[in-house]
Amino acid sequence: MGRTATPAKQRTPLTRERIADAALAIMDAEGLDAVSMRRVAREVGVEAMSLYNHVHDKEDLLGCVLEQVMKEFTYPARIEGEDWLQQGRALAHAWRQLLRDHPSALQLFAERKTPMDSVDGLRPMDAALTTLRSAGLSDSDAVQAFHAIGGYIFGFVMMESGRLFGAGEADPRESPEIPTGQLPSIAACMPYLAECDFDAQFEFGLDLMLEGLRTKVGGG
Amino acid sequence: MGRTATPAKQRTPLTRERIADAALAIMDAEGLDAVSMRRVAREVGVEAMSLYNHVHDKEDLLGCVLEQVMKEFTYPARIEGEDWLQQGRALAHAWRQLLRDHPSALQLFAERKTPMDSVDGLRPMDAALTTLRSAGLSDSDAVQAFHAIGGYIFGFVMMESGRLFGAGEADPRESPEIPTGQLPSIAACMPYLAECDFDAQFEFGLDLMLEGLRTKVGGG
DNA sequence: AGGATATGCATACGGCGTAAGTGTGTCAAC
DNA sequence: GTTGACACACTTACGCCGTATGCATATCCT
Repeated sequence: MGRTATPAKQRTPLTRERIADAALAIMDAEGLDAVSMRRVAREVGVEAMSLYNHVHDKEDLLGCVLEQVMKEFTYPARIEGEDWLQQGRALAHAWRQLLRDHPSALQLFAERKTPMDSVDGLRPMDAALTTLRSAGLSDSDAVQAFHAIGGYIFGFVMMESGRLFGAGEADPRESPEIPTGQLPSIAACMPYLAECDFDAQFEFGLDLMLEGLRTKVGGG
Repeated sequence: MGRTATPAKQRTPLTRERIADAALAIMDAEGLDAVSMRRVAREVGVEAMSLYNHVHDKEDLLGCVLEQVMKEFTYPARIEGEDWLQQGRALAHAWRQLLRDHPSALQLFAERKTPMDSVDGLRPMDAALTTLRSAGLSDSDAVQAFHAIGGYIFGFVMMESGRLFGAGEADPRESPEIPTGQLPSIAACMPYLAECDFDAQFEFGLDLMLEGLRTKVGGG
């Protein structure tokens, strides 16, 4: 036990966190499909099977990645005299930003079967509920509002990331693949589908939600 | 060549649609992960590579599956004297129902990179836009509302299917895995998170959207 | 010093998507 | 009827994947 002073690590012991960081980097850079045990192992300079000393299986690893993502959630500064409506808006923007910073996170959410069980992973959800309750909503209403607004945020980002419908086309003339003949409304709306301002649209829907919530709840 | 009267098919020629149906059946029964070229081939009584005579690759096959799902969209009956608000609600329910009938469809949406380009696949989207425009919304507003409400529907179903947060737990005492100590609001709301009535909550959020839309648009 | 434990490595299995090449059943024209 | 073309199904093979199993080594406790 003597010279355990400098003993520490030449091997740099390889932690869950180091693994999760590497996996997250791969996911952000090359997409979720590129995240394989072998690939992550290579990234941390190790053989694939060595990862299993730290994560139970791939599902577990992806859980760590998601947790890592959630840790990045940046809580909006609570401004003096700000009402809960502004707080809610800020929180919603923070969520959207997080999901856009990690475009594969949505796919990750969609693929996972186990929901989430770590403190770090759940803290942003707790923050949202806290804000809603501070607005005067009952616990039951807070949950309701959380599902409504949370659902909206996730769905909207899914939509704007182009995964739901081809709204991201640069220009109608460049996407003539779509047979507008039998789809009159799509044809008519095509210019707006093509060039829409997602920032404004996100705000639009969010307002619908928040304003509706305010009248329903009678807060101010 | 003579008796080509009854010649038709002993081989039953294997079409895109037969393949798509088989794949969809597998997906519904065993999840998206179970849908592999080999598995689908086995289902239609053929070798894996034979599928490539009908679909370009797996992405193409999954596109067919999604198209097949969209074909099942049941357009709500247009009731005499019904206002667009009721129509919109009915349409939203039809969407939610479709997504719940095929629980893996969301994952499929999330995984696909190419948006969708078939008439059948886009028709439900066209129906939604048509209803919104018939409510008096401008084409631009219709797109905006579509993104807002459509996003909400997808996100909410994602939420209720338990993929986002562990809201589907049967009973708080059976999910003590969640460390409520540092998550006060989650702890407080846990009973409602556990036993919430998703049908009512869907309606709640949908009303927020539709009512907000009505006041914003001045329709009635 | 010596044993326990933690950790990394090598090998192997079955499944995946699909590129490339090999039949074989169907039909048109002769 | 024979022949040639062609569409279609099959076979084989490659390099990925997740991970079970077994072994080697480095570290720590006594």
